[in-house]
Amino acid sequence: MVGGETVEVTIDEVEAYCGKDDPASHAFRGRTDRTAPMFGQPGTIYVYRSYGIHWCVNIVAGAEGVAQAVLIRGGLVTKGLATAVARRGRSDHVADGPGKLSQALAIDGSMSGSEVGIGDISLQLHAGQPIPYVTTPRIGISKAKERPWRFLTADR
DNA sequence: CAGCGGATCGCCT
DNA sequence: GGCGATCCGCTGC
Repeated sequence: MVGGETVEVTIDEVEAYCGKDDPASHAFRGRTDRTAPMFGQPGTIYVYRSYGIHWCVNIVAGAEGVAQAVLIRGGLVTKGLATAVARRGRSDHVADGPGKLSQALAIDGSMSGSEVGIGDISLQLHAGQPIPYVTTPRIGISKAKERPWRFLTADR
């Protein structure tokens, strides 16, 4: 991990995962040690490892015990670009994917279960202006493919 | 207790 | 556009 100034991104792509009603959700089969943060209160961070290599970040959005969360899939770096580039090891494709965004923000599994805005290495969320967006099916899943629960900015 | 599939990425063609 | 890397949790034997 590479330290440095605060990195800020404007999120432009997310997906919704809806607990027990959603076969594609890690929480679908109930609570395990790994998925316990998904069942926490809103604002809880759930980080999982993907393909044995990457870290992916979710923010719990539903009530405690419900396990509804938002996967942060991509964003544009608006501050701390040099730090983000150093962490990524390249100057392009800095945060345009869930694993890439996590690496740019120096988020890893040790943050799973903590809460937004709390901790030495904290993840802050700020509301932005409403913007046009489109919905599509979610990416890379094999179950519940028909649900249009991927949300991304319209201007791309 | 072993096998397998995955909410991905980067490099090669 | 296609494929190999890489490892952990869950499922099934």
